[in-house]
Order: sequence, then C-alpha cells, then structure tokens
Amino acid sequence: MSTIRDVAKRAGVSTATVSHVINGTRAVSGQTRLLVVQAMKDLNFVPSALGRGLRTNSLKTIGFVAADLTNSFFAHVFRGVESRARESNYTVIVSHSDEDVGHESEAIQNLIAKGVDGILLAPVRSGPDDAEFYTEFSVPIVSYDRRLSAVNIPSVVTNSQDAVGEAINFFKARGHERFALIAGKQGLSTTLERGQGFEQAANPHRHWVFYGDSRYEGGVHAARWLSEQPVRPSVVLVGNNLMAMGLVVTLQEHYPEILSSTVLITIDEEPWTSFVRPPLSVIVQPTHEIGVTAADLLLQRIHHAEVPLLTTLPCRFVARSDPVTVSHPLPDYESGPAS
Amino acid sequence: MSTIRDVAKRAGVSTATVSHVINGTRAVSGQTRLLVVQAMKDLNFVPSALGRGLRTNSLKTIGFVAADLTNSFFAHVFRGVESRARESNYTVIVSHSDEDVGHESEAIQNLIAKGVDGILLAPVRSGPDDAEFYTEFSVPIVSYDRRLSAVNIPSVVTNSQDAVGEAINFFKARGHERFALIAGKQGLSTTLERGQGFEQAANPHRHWVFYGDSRYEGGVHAARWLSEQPVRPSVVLVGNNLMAMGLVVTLQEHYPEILSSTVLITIDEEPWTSFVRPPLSVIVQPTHEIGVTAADLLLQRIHHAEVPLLTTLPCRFVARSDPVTVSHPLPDYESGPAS
DNA sequence: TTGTATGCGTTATCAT
DNA sequence: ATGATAACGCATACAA
Repeated sequence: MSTIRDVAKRAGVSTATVSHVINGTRAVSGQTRLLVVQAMKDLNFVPSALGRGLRTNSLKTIGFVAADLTNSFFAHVFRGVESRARESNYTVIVSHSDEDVGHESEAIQNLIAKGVDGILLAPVRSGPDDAEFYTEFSVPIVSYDRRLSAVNIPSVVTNSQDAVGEAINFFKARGHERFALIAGKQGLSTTLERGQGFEQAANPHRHWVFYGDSRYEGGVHAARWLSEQPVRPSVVLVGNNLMAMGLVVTLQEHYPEILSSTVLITIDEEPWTSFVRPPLSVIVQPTHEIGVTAADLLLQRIHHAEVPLLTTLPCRFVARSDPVTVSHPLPDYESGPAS
Repeated sequence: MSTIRDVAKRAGVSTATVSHVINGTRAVSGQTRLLVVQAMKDLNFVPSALGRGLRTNSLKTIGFVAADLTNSFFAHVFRGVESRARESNYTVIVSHSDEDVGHESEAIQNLIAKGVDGILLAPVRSGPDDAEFYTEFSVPIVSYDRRLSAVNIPSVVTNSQDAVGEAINFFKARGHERFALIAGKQGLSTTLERGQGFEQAANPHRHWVFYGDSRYEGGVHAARWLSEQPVRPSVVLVGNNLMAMGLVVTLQEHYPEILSSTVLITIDEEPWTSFVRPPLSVIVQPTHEIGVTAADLLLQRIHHAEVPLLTTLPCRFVARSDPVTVSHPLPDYESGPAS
C-alpha cells in the first residue's frame, strides 16, 4: 500500500497538494492535478481511511446493532441501512444485542471504541425511564423499530398500533367477537403500543392477552395456553414473527383443530406465513424503508442537521383467510390490502 | 473522549506506562498500575481503535461480503462469523455483492480502504480461471460457501455434492426413476459440484437439468418448464432456497397437482420448507459452523498461521415426505436424518 | 520499573 | 497556486 507521501514524491509536489487534489478542497492548477492523478494511478494509491479518520475524527463508519440478523425483520432493515449508507460512502459495522441489555451495552462500547460516527439501534431498554441511558454516549444515536422518549435520540417506528386496531376491526366487522393478543417482550415500546391498539379495538368484546417473550418459545407456550382456555378466541394476533412460528408449529403438531378454526394474524411478512394452511393474515411493516430512513436521519445528525424526534412509517394490513366466517360467502380478499 | 495523555497526566505517569498497563505489554508495579486504572475509570477512558490501528496497522476489523443477508443462509453464516470474531475482539463490516461482479469489486475495495485486516467472501467468480482475481489484494481473504482454487485463498465449503447424491439415492431406493435438478447460477462452484453429484446419482435413470439463476424467478421459470414436460420427473432437487420458493409458489398457484405428486428437495433449511404441504425434504448445511470456521481461518491467516486450503463441512439430509411411494407402507422418516 | 521521543497516513494551518 | 509542518491517539524502540 502506497501512501500520500509516495504519491507526492512521484508527482514532484507536496503532500498537501495531493491531499487537496483528492478532496477537492482548494484550487490546484490543471497541470499539477494531472501529474498527481497520474501518480496515484501508477501507484495504485488508495487513501487510508485510518489516517484520515484519525485526523478528521471520522471513519465514515456507522454501527448497526440488531437483536438478531437471522430474524428477517432485522435483515431487511439492515439492507435499507446499508444501501443508504453506501450512497454516502459510509460502511456499516454490525453487532447483535440478542435482546440482552448487557450485550447491548457491550456492543455500543465496542462500536464507539472503533470510532464509528454514529449508531443505529433497536433499544433493548425502551421503557419511559430507560431513555436517558442512551443519551450519555459521545456519538449520535438513532433508534429504529422502538420509540425512545429522550430529547436527543430520534426514533423511526411504524404505526403498528393503528395497524393492530385496523386488523382487529377488520375481523370484528366480519362478525368475530372473541380476540386474543400474544404480546411480545414486556418493556418494549412496540409491545406496549400494540397492546393499547389491541385493547382499544377489541373492546367491548371479550378479549385475552398472553404475555410471551418475543421468542419462538413464547409462541409454543401461547399454543398450550390457548388450548387450555374453556372458551377460545376466534381471532389471535401475534406480536412478532418468531412467536407466530412457535405458535403455528405447536398448533399444527398438537392442536390442528385450533389452527384450522382460528384466524391468525402476525406482524412482518415472511414466506412461511402464506405457505402454512390456513395462511396467516399479516401486518406488513416497511422494513427496508425503516432502515433507509433511520440511516438517513443518523447521517443528518452526524452532519449536525436538525432532525425530527419521531418518524412514523405506515404499515399495510394483508388479510388472507377467515375460516370461521367462510360459511357465508365473502368478497375475495386473498392478497390485497384491507382498506 | 479522553486520550491516553489525559490518563497519563491524571495518574502522574508517562503515556508509555499507561499504554503498557492497557496492553499488559511490560511489567508495571502494582502501585502505578492501580493509579493508572483508577485514572482510566475516572476519565471513562476508552482507547481509540483509530490511533491504535494507525500505529499497529490493524483495526481489528474484518470484512464480510454476502450475496444478500436477507437470504437466511447468509444471515446464519454471518452470525457464526460475528460470534467468532467477537471472541477475538474483532468487529465486522458487512457488504453485499448481490451476486454482481461489479458490486463485489467495489465492496472489496471499500473494505480495504477502511483498513480491514481481512475479508470473508462468497466469491461471485468461482470458475477455475477466476481465482487469481482474488489473489491480488493486500489483505488475507477466505472464501466461504464456494471453493476457490487459488494457492493462497482458503475455502470453507460443504460436501453438498455428496449430500445431493445421498438424497437422490434415498429416493432411488424407494423406487423413483425420474429425477430433475433445478441448478443454480452457472459458474458457481456449488452449482457445478451439485450438478456432478446429481448426474452421478441419477444415472442411469432418466433425468433432466434445468438451469436457473439462483434467484426466485429461476424457480418460477422452472415451474413452467416442469409443467411443459410430456413426461415429468417424480423427484425434483432445487439448488437453492430462493429458487425453491419461486418453484413452490408457482406450483401451488398454477399446478397444484404437480406439487402434490412430486418429491421436492431443497438446500438449506427454512421455516417454510416444513410448513408447505407436502413439506420439502432438505439438505441442511451447517451454516453457523461455516461462519465460525471461515472466521477462524481468516483470523489465523491474519496472524500468519498456516491454514488448510480447503475445509469441507458435512451436510445433513432430512427426508420429509414421499407422496408417490406412499401407497405401499413405509417406515416413518418424518424428521430424522436419512442415514 | 519507568520515561522520552518518534512515527503510523492524513488533514489543515500557516507561510510563501 | 503551492509547500512545510504540526497534530490526531496510540505503540514501541531506546534510554535511563
């Protein structure tokens, strides 16, 4: 690897001139510019981001901490992040929190030590009191998926609360009267908001809430819980796709009659939701756009621009099947949005 | 952010001593060590990876280039990579190639400019002549998923060739006599090897090969192609999970009778493969282990250790259903390995 | 056991 | 329009 000094020597100019040619940061005569460019070509010169980073205190790198990239929600968000970052010549370091506060702290520390210019995270702590934890770091932070009510931490979320209400109302209008929510990990803002959206829409009808943990096992437990109810809900909304999978697998194996007689709704589209019989209805979040938007806000904050504290992106509700009301004929709504 | 100099001043020692305390790189009296540690605590000091990186020419960062992290194969490999990397205090920058040679080159260049210590990639060019392309870079490279026959580029692959043979033989033993392969993108070593494994096992029976593109659309086309055959295979092996999805969706929608009368085998486990009816048989690759192993090899190479040029990890074949031979009773093989 | 001083590759200030 | 040089934060060779 050749350095800026090698280039300068070969072009017969000073390192300052080479630097200015590279960055277009002051006037350089066409003559010398040509010399420099040629020398860079000859030496196959690539400026070292390290040297630059040390000097400018910016590595043009951002940190992305996901709960688990294996979860397609995070994978899609990440693609959005990466594409937006690349547009501005930023690269992305990825870490996992696995929904663990310890892991999350560690990840943030490591990222900062690596000199990232900013951090995107789905905060594991998103309770009303936890926000300040995230305000003490020396780099800008933007929260995605979960809302954080801290003065200087912008959040990018979806209106899943409304979408949950919309989904419940959709089936209410079709005559359903018993609803259940399999809620996610307590403490997450999404869990709270989706719970509120559910309560509001399900009232005054009979309804249940089962608290899962946002993991596959939560769905397994929910299935057993469901099977034990003397009177069962006819519509079950599951708070995330991992729990939905646990639920469906368990129902399929042990309680197929529940599976076939219950309307299941989940959040976030995945291939299997339409492959299982009956297919699940889905609240589709704009995952890629979440990533793009969050990255965009972070880059703006890095460049000291003002950004909105809360950005809310719209969901889309896709109704797929309704085994209960199927007895009286219905308009086809296999694959379209509900409203 | 405080620097090593701030710490030195506060502890009343030299920066050298502080540095040595941090890295344990020479003897320090318990007395002064305590002073330094306390000062670091007080100042909330975190050593800058930038400064260190510039000095040691190592940022403790590796690059991971995936075709598409949204594909769960790559997501799982990445988890393996990240966990191994973190063990050694390395962080990972992620880029996408999207199976495009231009994107891949760009990604490699960017990573090197960012000062990564090494790169993990699933090479888009893995033909016999392309290997040397990857040998010209200034940092160690390790290839995963696809084999590269270059002297200094180790590869981590699976024995999917054998696994393909095993799968075909499994159904051959059950009386099947017509086999098809939906092959992946041409030029990839995996496509080549799986093709060979298929040919070998399918002979001397009647067999077909359809060349897809490793993408969803390839599966859609394969479905049409399948429907147009006057005589159809009773066993179809699909070369990757994206094509399998395209195939299944299209069959389900337009040719359900083909879906229900054909044994489908795919590579890489995904939730939907067991949710679709009939469920797919699967060649399961040890994705996480691929990541761990590749990262391990790369770290070794970074530290100038000798590593094997080719590491082959074993697949597991999971047979799930066989609608054709179901007429005569069979031992249950729902979820176990085949051999 | 500890300190001094140099250099990694770059940008930016101050001269010229 | 261009050059000389200090500084960024750290590790390390050399001195003491």
